[in-house]
Amino acid sequence: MGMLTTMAGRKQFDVDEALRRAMHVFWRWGYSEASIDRLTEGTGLGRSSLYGTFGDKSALFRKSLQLYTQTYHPLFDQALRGPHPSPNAVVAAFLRVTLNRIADPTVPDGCLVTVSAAQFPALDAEGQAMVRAVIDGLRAMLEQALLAAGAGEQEAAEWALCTLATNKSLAVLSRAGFSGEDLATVAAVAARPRD
Amino acid sequence: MGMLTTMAGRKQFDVDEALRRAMHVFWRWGYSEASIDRLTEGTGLGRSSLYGTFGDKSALFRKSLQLYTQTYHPLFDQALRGPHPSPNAVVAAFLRVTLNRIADPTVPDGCLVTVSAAQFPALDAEGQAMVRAVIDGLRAMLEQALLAAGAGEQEAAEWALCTLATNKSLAVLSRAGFSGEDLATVAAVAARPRD
DNA sequence: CCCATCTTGGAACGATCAGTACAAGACCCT
DNA sequence: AGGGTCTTGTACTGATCGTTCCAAGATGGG
Repeated sequence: MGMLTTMAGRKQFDVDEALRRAMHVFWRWGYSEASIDRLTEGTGLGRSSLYGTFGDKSALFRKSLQLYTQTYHPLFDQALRGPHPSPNAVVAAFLRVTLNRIADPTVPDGCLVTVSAAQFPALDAEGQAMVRAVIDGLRAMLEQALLAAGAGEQEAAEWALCTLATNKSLAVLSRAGFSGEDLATVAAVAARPRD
Repeated sequence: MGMLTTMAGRKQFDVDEALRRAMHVFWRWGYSEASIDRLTEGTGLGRSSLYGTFGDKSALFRKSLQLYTQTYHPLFDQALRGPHPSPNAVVAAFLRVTLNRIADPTVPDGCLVTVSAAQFPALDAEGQAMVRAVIDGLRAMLEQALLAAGAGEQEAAEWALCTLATNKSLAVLSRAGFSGEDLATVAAVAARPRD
């Protein structure tokens, strides 16, 4: 009884690709400046299709952020998986992924999470919670990888936090127009042995 | 003939204080979300007074950014002036000013420059140039102080960049709701001796 | 073939956006 | 006292905001 109908799928577009493009709009412009007009233009969808498929702007943002983590967390995960000879190697591998993403010319400057975090008051409660959750998730991934690489408990916590901080700073500096060379320097120094 | 009249100053408000409040609105909300309504509410001024005194929104933003540097650059300058026994002490002193500003409850989270940098595409050309100039200015101040504290040329350049990066990361993490303790940890690790 | 379902473009909604016009009132100078 | 200048609140502009509505077209099942 219709329950197993083939969903009558006659959408004129690829949902995943449209979401990917919407993600790029939020990424480039930030939540406030990502108007529905920019989103329709960026995705190629009409307003009806956009709303009908993804819901309102807040929901679309959350789905974009989810796609962002689905896209990049595996890369971070692979880089962190190791095995790494030292905690410094973990930091270096993590930041290498960040630098690669920033160097990707097919993608906006900075990082969707950082741009959203900087615009925190512009997000509704659900958006804020999700951004915060993504950041906390990255922090936990880092901490675990650092522990696995032989770092002490406190060291792991500290370095995870600082590596996360470096990640955020790379995004901001990238947005402000700093050169890839400068960004690489920041990453290299952050991954340098200390203590 | 009026040329030397006393300017007939009967403004109903303190221009400096109004600008300070406008700066806080941009600081808290970012350029996009700092609507004229929020600015009038935040300053207590009517639209006419706001436009008559400061010009349009872009000009008001630039004047707010100028006030920001006039307010905080002296603090950075004093902290950097030293004399410092080592480059690490320079970094520590600089970040202490940043932490103090973030800990100030009378002021929004993060940092106006960082929030603006993250929103770069939302700014017009003049705003972008000014943000970039402020950042470059801070970087130069840091580099000079590091040189004065005995750092080599390359070291000074590297550490200036990385300290600037830490400054930006503290602002982003603060905006995302990280605790003052976490921020202090980031600053402490950044100021730790290395190499 | 026909009806139910889904999708789509486009028009329209009220709200808010940045910015302006204007008249009324307050002040200074002569 | 009176005229010119400055300031201020209010109302208004056209544009854009996010969102909804609706009719027309496309599709698949019975």
